[in-house]
Amino acid sequence: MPVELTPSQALGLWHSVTLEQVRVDSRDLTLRQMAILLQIYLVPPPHTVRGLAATLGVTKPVITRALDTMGALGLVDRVRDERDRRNVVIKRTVEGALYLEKFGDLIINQGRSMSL
Amino acid sequence: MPVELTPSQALGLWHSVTLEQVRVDSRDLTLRQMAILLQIYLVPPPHTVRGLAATLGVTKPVITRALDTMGALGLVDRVRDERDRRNVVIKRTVEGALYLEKFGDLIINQGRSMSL
DNA sequence: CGTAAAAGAAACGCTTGCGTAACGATCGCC
DNA sequence: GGCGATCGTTACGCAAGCGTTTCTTTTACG
Repeated sequence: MPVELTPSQALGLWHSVTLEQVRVDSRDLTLRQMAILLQIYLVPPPHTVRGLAATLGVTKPVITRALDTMGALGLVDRVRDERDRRNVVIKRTVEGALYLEKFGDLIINQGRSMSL
Repeated sequence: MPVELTPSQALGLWHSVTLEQVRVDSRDLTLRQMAILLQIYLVPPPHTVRGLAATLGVTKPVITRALDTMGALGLVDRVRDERDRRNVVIKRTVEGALYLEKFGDLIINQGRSMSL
């Protein structure tokens, strides 16, 4: 089932969600970091640095750095792939899942409290 | 009319929009910059540095710097308030309106092409 | 007046992210 | 076994953002 939005609703939703997220959470993830995080948690694993770089259309160091940062925040984890030890498999964490769950609730609530 | 979303739809929408925005646009606005931009364009003027700082819950230099950056990108403009020359009134620009219009289209299109 | 308050910008040192390029580790294959 | 290719990381110099503090201009008000 598609999500039908008017232009006013689309930008209004983004506005209220972004605003609330800025107000509530000091962790100021960049757009790229957010895209990586969502990709990891919404798309079936396994996820690799190379794969994420290709999906986002960015270079590998961008992914490495984002994983460094989000790893320090506990939002993701890295594990060496034992079957091909060149690879690193990116793992989800409980804290990351919780973070996105709260973020999803924020979107839903802001959407619900919109009046066109 | 409220926007009703399931958790899957909410995060899925954010995922696809964020991903596409990263892929398409090299201008990598931070979450705060995006919040400021949307506030300026979706809420009736006038907008001041102090007002935006209060709305976002951040300090004034954050707003000043964001306006510097987005001003250089042509997304916003600053004009001294002639009635109270301490104030600066933040003005919208054609380019900024165009930027958000395209972004709104992106949200709408990604929402439309979602299948739950 | 003249002085305190307010608004925005600028300065400071620091942290984080960027793109490019180089690097070690590991694999595949002859 | 050796050697080129692949994967992720690190190094480098640079740009941009941060919080705090200080400064400049302007207003308000006793």
